[in-house]
Amino acid sequence: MNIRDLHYFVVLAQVCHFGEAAKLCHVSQPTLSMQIKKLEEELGLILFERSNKQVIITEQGRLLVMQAQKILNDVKQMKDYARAAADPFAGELRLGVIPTLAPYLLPLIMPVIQKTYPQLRVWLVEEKTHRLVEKLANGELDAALMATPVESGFDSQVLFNEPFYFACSVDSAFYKKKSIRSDQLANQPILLLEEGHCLRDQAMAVCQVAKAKALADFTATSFETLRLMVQAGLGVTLMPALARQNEHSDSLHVIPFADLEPYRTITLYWRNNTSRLICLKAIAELITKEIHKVLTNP
Amino acid sequence: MNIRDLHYFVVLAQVCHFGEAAKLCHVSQPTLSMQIKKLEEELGLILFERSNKQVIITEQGRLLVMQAQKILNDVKQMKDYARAAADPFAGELRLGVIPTLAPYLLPLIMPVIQKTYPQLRVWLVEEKTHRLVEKLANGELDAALMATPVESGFDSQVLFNEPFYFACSVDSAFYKKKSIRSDQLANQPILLLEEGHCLRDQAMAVCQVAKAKALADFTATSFETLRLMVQAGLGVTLMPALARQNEHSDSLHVIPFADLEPYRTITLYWRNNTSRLICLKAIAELITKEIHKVLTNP
DNA sequence: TAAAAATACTCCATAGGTATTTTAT
DNA sequence: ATAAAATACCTATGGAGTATTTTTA
Repeated sequence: MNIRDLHYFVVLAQVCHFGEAAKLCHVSQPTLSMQIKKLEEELGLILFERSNKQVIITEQGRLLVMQAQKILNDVKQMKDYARAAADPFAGELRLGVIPTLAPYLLPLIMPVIQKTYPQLRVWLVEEKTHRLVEKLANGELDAALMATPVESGFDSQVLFNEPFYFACSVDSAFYKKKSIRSDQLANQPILLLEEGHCLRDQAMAVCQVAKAKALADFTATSFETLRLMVQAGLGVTLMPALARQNEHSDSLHVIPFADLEPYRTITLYWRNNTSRLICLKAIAELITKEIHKVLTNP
Repeated sequence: MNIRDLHYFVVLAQVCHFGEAAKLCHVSQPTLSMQIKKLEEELGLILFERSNKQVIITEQGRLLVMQAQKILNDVKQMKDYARAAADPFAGELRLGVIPTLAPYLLPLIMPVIQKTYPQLRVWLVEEKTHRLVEKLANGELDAALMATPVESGFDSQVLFNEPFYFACSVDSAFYKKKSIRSDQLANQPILLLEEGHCLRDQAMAVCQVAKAKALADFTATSFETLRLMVQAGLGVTLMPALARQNEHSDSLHVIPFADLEPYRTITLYWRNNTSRLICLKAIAELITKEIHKVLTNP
C-alpha cells in the first residue's frame, strides 16, 4: 500500500471520474486506473463500479475512503509537526548543570533564554558531573554545563572562567581586609564540599598550590550548607564568583586573592553527533555574553 | 513518503540499532539506512543521532514516531476493515421493492435472509418502478425487485411468476363461486391502482385480453386501499397471489380464473457492473426457493 | 581494532507516460 | 458514434541487494 494510492483513491471517490481524478492528481488516466486497480486487488474488494458513463463508489469503497482520508490527514499532520519541529529553536532541550553552578547561573541566563527563544522549552537537570556525563552519553540530556576538565569524548565550547574568592565569617581575622595572599591560606581551616563535587577537587587543587591543607573533618552536601558553615565560623572556603553575586547579605566576608587568580572554567558539553548543534552554539554564545556582563561589572 | 518507510522508522525507534531494525524489517542494513535518511531529508530534520556504538532518537524523532505509529495503526485498521468488508454477505445491501409487492413478499423473505446472512444489513426502499430504476441507475440502490418488463440496461434474474386472482366482495354475485371465466369479467366494475403502479398496467393488459373495461372513475393509491374499496363493494379487482396469502380475513372473495392464467413476473434487477453480484445471486436463489414453497402450498 | 553505519554499485520491480483498444451508451 | 475506462508497451525512478569504505569508541 502507498500513501500516493490512497490520495488517488480519495480524489476518485470525490469526483467519481477517472479522467478528472487523474487531472486533479496530475497523473495520466491509465496511471490512476492502474493504481486503483492494484489497491482493489490488495484490499481484496471492489472500490468502484465502472462503466463508460459513470463511476459509482461501492459500499465498501465508501467505508474505506473515510479510513483513507484519515490516514492522509495523519500524514499531513505528521508533515506539519515536522515543519514545526525542524525549527532549531523550538521543542525541548534537556540541559544538565552541576549543583555548584545551577543556583547562581540559571537565574541569570534562563530569563534571557526564554525571552530570546520563546518556542524552546528547557528542562533542567541538576546532578554531579559523573551523572551528567552518563546522562549526556546515553541521550537523556542534550547538553550539560560542567567545569573543565571532563574526560569523555564530548564536543564542547568554553563559556567563561569563573574566579574563586576567599570567603570567611564576619568574625574572622580577615574581616575588613580587602584581599588575601595565598600564603595566608595555610593557617586557615578550609571547608570543602562532599566527594563528587568538582568544586571540591578544584578547591583542593588551589590549596595545593597555596600549600594549604583542607579540613577533612566536616564536608557539606551543598554549597549553601557550606556557606552557612562558614558563616557560623566553622572555617573558611573558596567561593565561585557567581555564588558571590548571590551574596546580598553581609553575613559573609568575601575577598579576592592578592597574588593568585584561581578560577574554574565553565564549559558546555554535548555529544559529537548532537542534532541540536545550532541551538546549543547559540545558547553557548548567549551564556558567554550574559555572564561576561555580570563578571566584569561586579 | 511511504508507509514502508514509516514502519522502518518505528522499528528503528524501538531498537535504536540499524542492523537489528533491518533484520526485524527483513531488509538489509544499507536499505534501512538509506530509507531513514530519505525520510529525514523529506521531513527536513534529523530523526536519529548515529555513532558506531549507539543510535539515539532525537526529540523531533520521539515526537514524530508517535505520529508515524498512528498512521501505521490507521493503515492496519483500514486493512482490517477491508478484510471484513470483503465478505460478500456482510455490510449493507440497499434493496428496492415495488409497493404492490413489498408488504406481501418482504415478511416472507426478510426473516430468512437475516437468518441466512446475519452480517448483511438490508435497507429497503419502497418506490414505484420508475423511481427504483432511477435510484438503481445512479447507485442509490444495489438491486430492485420489480415486475418485468423494465426497459433499461440492467442485468436481472427472474425470481418467480405471481398469478393474478379475481377478487370481489362477499356481496358479489361471484361469492361462493370457485373460479371465474375471463368472459365473465367484461360486466364487472374493475378497480385499478393509480398511475405509475406497474400492477395497474398489468391489470389493464389482462382486461384487454378478457375484453373487459377497467373502471377509470376511482383509483387507489395503494393496494390495501384497493382491497378496502373492493371490500366495500365499489368494484372487483385482480389480486396478486402473494397479496392473497395475506388474506386472513374472509372480508374478500378471491378465486382463480378458469380459462386464463394471468400472472406477473417478479424479477431482481441490478447494474451490469454491480460489485454485489455474488450476494445478489444468492439472495435471488433464496427468494425463488422461499416463494416457490409458498405459491405451491396455497 | 572492531563494530556499526555510510557509501558505491548493480539490479529489478513498479509507477508513470503515450498510444491504442475495448466497452457501453 | 462517442466518451471513458482498460490494455499494451516502453521508460525511468527508486527500493533492495552485495561489497566495500568510513567512522569512532
